[in-house]
Amino acid sequence: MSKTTIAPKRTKPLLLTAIGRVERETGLAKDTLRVWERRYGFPKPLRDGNGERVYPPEQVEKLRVIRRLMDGGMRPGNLVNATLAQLSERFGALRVERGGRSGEPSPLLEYLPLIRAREAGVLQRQLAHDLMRLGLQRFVVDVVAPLNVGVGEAWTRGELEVYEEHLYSEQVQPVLRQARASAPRMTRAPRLLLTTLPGEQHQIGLLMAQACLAVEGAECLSLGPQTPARDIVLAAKAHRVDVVGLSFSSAIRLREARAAVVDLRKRLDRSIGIWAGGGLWSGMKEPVAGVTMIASLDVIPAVLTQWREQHSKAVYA
Amino acid sequence: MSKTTIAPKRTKPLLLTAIGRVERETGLAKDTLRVWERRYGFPKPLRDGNGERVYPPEQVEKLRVIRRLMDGGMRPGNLVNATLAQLSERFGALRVERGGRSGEPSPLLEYLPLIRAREAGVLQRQLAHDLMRLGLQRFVVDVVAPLNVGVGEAWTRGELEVYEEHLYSEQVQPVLRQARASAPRMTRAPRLLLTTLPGEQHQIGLLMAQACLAVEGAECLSLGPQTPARDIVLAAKAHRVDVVGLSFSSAIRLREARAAVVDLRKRLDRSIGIWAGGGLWSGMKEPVAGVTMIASLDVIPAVLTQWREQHSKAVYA
DNA sequence: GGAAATATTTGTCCTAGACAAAAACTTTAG
DNA sequence: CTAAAGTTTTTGTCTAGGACAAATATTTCC
Repeated sequence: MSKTTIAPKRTKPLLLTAIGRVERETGLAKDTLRVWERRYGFPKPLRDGNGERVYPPEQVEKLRVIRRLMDGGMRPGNLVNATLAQLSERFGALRVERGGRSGEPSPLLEYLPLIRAREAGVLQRQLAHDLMRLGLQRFVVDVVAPLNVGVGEAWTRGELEVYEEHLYSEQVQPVLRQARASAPRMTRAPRLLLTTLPGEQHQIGLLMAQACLAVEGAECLSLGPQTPARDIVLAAKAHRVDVVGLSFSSAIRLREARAAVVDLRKRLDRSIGIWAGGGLWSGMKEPVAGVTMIASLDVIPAVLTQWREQHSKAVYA
Repeated sequence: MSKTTIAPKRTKPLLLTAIGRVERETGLAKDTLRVWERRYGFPKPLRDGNGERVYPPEQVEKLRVIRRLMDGGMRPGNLVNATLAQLSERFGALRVERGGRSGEPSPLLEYLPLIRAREAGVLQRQLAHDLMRLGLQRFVVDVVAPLNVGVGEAWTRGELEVYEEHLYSEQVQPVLRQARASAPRMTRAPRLLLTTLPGEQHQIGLLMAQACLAVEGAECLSLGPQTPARDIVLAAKAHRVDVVGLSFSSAIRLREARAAVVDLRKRLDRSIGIWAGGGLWSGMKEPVAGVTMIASLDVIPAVLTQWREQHSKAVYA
């Protein structure tokens, strides 16, 4: 029978989280959690009857925030021993660092509160209205493009949650789809397969990229995050795409990401392009041969133009 | 300087895979890989200069197949020491076990080869053709519904790859969407948020469910796999859904899945339903309070009907 | 045949040490 | 004052074998 007749279970109603679950909820590996505990003294989980770590919710929440800040380029050493309040301030630091761009374009100020207030209906109506008012061309250039960049940055600063990004993306896409359907397509646009490699959990980059690309008339097919290289290769062939687009947050180790991309480039038919995007590549020096690096959403239109040029050349040649 | 001047790197061109990468590619935890090696003698990775495990591609492939069979309910002990050829036979065993249903409905025989041949164009035309020929009602009942079930089962038997499911889903959805747009909506259908919990990587269940639900006119919003409970709660509120749909393959431990669902039920507003589907629940005895268990795709229509009844009641009450 | 008791299989967790890649900092040279 | 080169610190991932409880299979008993 069990060792303790009166089980110590009733004290708290299942609010404690085992290490495996914490790993999945925060994206921090078990090894990392243990080594932080050893080195920094945080997190400091309780222990259950079997001596196994059990994390109270505050610590999980703090871990989540830390993870978020690390996605913005910060390192854990300075973060783990700060209070939650201090951590919030750090988001501000991020804002100052990155927000150095000259005068914010207007649409962000107008739309961001709508997204944050989760006003899906109002948001969509506003978008549709601006589309009518400005016409497709100017709507895309003046509203959607800066909005994409702005939303991406807002997420980095901790001002938006993942689900809010989803909300935004869900509202923008149908507006664009409809607008595009009514306008005749001018130029050939590539067909893209979008996904992330295993280990990269962040979909936000994908959503943003998809919105940007839709603006430009490219056809996107998203497999969701974490597709193994093998499946990417198979899917790219099956769906007959022109380009495989991969998103990388800063959360992954640069070296490993490089290796993975190089590996994929080897396995994938040369006629299929690879576009690797995301914050990870901004500091990148030597590019990978045969792979287009996209350091920021801003440059997507340029990359597309380039693709069109090269591709039309190939057709006529 | 490095220990070996002439590095042993050139022998094979980067085809070897470190344990972390194998974990991500196969979905088998590092601990599991190590303990299998200790117990069963497989996998038996090579070692690099630092004594770290390096897996040759054949072993990774075999691990992938084993994982796949385990999703079908088999246990690793008997699988690890079989050859790849023998493992293939096991898929046949799975077929016999599960395929006990009486006479296969016809559409599967017709469509499956198309899916396997990756004939996206032909597939879509065939679907559109059958839609015209049969009308929406019969098309859904006679073609799409059995096809969904059949495709799901085919995957379990190892006859389809994940990307082929994606291909199928991509072709079916627009046909249905278009058909539905032209027909006036008869009854109120729920708005669903579809995802899997962290740890459950398999999207296939989601894709299948989405196709089934689309047939019935339900509005689906998929967040992709592995959404933390916290984000599910937030997203459900933000998108104002009626029901959160979760998919579970057999790959997860039943107990943990139960706990996770119970936890989610606690955190989520009671007015929002939870539907938990997937092979995991088929053997389930005691249901979770406040959660609808969906053991098979077949029953989705019934569940929807039930939802409609209950919901209309609630409105009039 | 079915329920209860026993046995086997299996995944996850534990500890604590090691090491290499990346980042930050310091020095040197132009 | 900038840029390259060298040094130190930070950080994540890997290693080993032992332990244990949950899940599943097998036997025993009625």
